[in-house]
Amino acid sequence: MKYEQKNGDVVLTDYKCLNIGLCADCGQAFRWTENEDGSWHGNVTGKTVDIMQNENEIIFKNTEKEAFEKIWAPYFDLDRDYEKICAGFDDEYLKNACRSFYGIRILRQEPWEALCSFIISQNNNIPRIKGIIQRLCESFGERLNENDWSFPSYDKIAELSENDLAPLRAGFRNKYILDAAKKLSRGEISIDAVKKMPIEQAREELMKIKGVGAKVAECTLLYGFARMEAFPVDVWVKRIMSELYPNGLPECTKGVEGIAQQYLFHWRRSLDKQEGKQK
DNA sequence: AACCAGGCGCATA
DNA sequence: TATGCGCATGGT
Repeated sequence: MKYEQKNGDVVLTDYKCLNIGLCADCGQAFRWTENEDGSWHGNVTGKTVDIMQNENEIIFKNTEKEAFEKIWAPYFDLDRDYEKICAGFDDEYLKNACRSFYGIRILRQEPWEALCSFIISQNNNIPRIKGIIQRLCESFGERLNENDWSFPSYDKIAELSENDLAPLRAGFRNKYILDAAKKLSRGEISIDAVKKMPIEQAREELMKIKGVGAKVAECTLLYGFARMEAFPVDVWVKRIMSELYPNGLPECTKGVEGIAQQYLFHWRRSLDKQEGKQK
């Protein structure tokens, strides 16, 4: 990986297996938006960015080198060799998924945002999840500029009531959001502690929160705690497992099940979309 | 206009 | 431990 400061931007060259648009819009994060010129707009830890991917370079607009190193490089998991990981998949379906969607990476999101987002995701569809999260940020996040809001802190949410959350139109999930925020805010559950736990224990800890079952816990561990061995099974992955892997995931995914999952998830959904278009 | 969505809690057996 | 139901809301 090579990058340099050019004017006010950071320009990244010599990278592999990194497609910003795919990372931003493959169902793991819900707050990125595409600009008209094809660049991607978002904010993490209060920093906004626009990212333009060209043929041989990726431009992080209006970004200092320090912010790139502290925020964006870790966020896009740039130190991990996805090329190597994908090459290790010696299974035809996985190879196919990795070829079709080359450049997907697991985003290292903030733990609370991942937790809260995937609580909202349950029995819900992606467009609506995005809408609810947008309203959550606009209602309770910090205003960063004219049209950007941060993801609200759990301390802020913990002060609210179910009534306050009603405008989000998250339905039965409101009480789950509140329970999660309160448990974190009171220190009943500690993000730093979960970071250090073995994964089995971390799962149990997260599942103490109302509305966090096996699936949401697994998503939180994968996207919020960068536990690549976490393997969320939603309706799509359930389909994949019964259709393609009735005897379980192939051995080659060991330790990076979550990465395999992300490719398979996106691939399987794309097949349904294609079919829908044809009639 | 039904069916379904990156599930979970709860009751029942 | 295992199964089944209801849930708020609205996208397709």
